[in-house]
Amino acid sequence: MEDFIHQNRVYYSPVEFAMAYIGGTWKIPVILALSDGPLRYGDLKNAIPHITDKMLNTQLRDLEKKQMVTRTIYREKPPRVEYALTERGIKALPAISALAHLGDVLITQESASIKKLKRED
Amino acid sequence: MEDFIHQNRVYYSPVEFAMAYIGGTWKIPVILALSDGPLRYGDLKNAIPHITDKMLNTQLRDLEKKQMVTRTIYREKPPRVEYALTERGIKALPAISALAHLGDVLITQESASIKKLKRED
DNA sequence: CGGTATCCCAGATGATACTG
DNA sequence: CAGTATCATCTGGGATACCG
Repeated sequence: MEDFIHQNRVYYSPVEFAMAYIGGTWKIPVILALSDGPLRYGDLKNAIPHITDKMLNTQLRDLEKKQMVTRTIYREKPPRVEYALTERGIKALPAISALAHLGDVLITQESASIKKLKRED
Repeated sequence: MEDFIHQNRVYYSPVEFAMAYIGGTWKIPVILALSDGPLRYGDLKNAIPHITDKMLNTQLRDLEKKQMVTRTIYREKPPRVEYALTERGIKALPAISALAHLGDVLITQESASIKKLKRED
């Protein structure tokens, strides 16, 4: 495996490169929330528990730059802003599913030491 | 999706839980290096470019605690320490492959703005 | 050979408040 | 409704040195 540089950052492997696109606490929840179709900012925020405006904005801008998500403004009254997955974003879904499956397996194996929480919405 | 707690940490999704097992810069390179069979510390270090002793140690201890990797001491002359994937570690390989595939796709798409590096070993 | 122990920083994330 | 701005904090990982 060769090292490579993209936008001033060094990567050591394809996995590391993939993680730049879907890594971090919030990118995957955002992508999953959009996997059933476009959503408005407010709906997105409601769909993702715990996320703050700052993190939602940061991640949406970042996902736009990475061409995983599009932002479309509809000039209505009141105006509407919709976010949707790009084809590239859709291509990330299988990897995310594989991670979710692994997570489920691990959760099952560790179930004895996991405590479930009621969410306070 | 319900929140849950494991070893004093809150998780919001199975994906996040999976990332606790294979996330970070070095866990995946370590797991991949062991995917063809057990290796000694020194071989592992040679197999993973750029990794420092500190990070290799930290990650190996962590992977042991998470039961992804076993550490076996052979009392020979000189003594030998071997690391190997557990069954749980092997179960992580498909998710890692999916990420590697996604990374390859993204690298191809971005190839115009990627500069390959010769590695200075 | 196969590790440990400190110290430290940058960047990711959180809290809180404000805006057109 | 759809964001921005500011400040505080937390943590992964690097540098460096030492140990049985």
